[in-house]
Amino acid sequence: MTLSEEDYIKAIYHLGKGENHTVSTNEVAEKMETKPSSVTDMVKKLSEKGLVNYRPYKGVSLTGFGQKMALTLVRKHRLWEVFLVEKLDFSWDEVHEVAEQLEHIKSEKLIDRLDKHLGFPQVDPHGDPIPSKKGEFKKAIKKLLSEVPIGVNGICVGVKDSSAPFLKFLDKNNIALGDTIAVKDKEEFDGSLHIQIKNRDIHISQQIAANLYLKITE
Amino acid sequence: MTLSEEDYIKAIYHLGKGENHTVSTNEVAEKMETKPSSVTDMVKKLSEKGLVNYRPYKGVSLTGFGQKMALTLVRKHRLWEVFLVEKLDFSWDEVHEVAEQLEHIKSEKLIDRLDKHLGFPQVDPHGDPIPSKKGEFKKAIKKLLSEVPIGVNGICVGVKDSSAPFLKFLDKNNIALGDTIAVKDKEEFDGSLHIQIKNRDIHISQQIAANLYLKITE
DNA sequence: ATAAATTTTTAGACAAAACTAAATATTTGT
DNA sequence: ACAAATATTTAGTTTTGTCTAAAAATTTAT
Repeated sequence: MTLSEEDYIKAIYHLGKGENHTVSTNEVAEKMETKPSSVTDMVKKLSEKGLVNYRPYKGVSLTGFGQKMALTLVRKHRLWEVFLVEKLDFSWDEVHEVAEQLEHIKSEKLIDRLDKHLGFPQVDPHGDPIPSKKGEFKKAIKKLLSEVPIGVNGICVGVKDSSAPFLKFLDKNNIALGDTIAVKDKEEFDGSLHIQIKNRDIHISQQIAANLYLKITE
Repeated sequence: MTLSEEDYIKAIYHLGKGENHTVSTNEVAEKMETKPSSVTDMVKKLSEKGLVNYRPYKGVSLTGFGQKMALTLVRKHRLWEVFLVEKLDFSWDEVHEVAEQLEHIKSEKLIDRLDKHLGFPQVDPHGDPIPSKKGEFKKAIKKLLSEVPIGVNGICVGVKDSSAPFLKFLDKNNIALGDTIAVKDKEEFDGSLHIQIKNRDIHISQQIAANLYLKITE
């Protein structure tokens, strides 16, 4: 697999939402910032190699083999992201570009050892699950914190209300994107939540919880 | 800098022994396992980019800029080697190939952070010095353990006598290539040495010491 | 249902990095 | 010093991945 081939496989995988939908030439071109004609060329090549199913004018999807490949790439990408954040103190929003390069390094041993070194993490810094060596993983879903059941934890990935007062509140309470949040308890009375974040237990209103998105793995 | 360009720069650097000797097209071709004509092509390109000095039929050497580039690559390569050995438990002889890939990753921040994460190591697992960010470093030299002065430490990189009895001795005493050895004291009487290796203090004869190569940075 | 708009593919070209074969320099041996 | 041997370069191709422009298929809108 060349670097370029790997990038196409990954793009097709992500466009297919991990569900292996058929995607169009144009979609791939846009994602990869290249021209549709280039995609046609590459997709033919990948088809010959047995990595994708391609029917002219009808779009492209991954074969079983292609999916396996894509999952390996996703695994590598996410493990490197964990490494960058956990070991090298990168922030959650600056890891993507570097991981994009690191994921192409070819060494099975390297990835196995990295996985071990990191303590076999289940999710990356964005809350997305890391496929196992065999390619198995649970899907991640995005939910409002107010919708998350007690006992579940996830990673803060976004806000619904991005007004200054709300962001200020988050800042004041030291809640940031990328933080892991665990739902400890819910008050029946007002729907307020007791959550754990960065080893602190705090109590937030239902209103706050209804404006924070968590990514959780089911 | 493309991947390929980087490989050429590194090859020219290593062939020049870090002293920036002029090297021939054929030498580069052999080192890179490519054809001399390919080298000519690339060397012209590198010359236009100001990375090498090239005179047809006369050979090629690095410019100041090219040297800077080469040292950055060497720095990256050796830092990754340390990472692989120290953090991922690779053995000293299996790191080269992977480091060869990792050295091409482009991110200054990554290397700075890696350096810090590793505790700013001075030498790689083979005892070769790691250039500083500015490209400064001390040269490494290979010496017989028996020739190393008291107080100096180095890395075991080879044996002079590779007979079975000698290797067996090393094995029994848990001395392996890649180990760091510090010379603690010398007996005037028989030239035997008190050395520290893997946090153990041991006493070895002059004969043993005269058959072990250490790499030390002066 | 058909014309217009859009998407996708084909054909032909280009740049990077390599190769082969032939031509040209340089070095070596007598 | 000159012929032979060796080293290096030049010229012309190849492969990979990209591009543009034109052609063909599909979808959409009336």
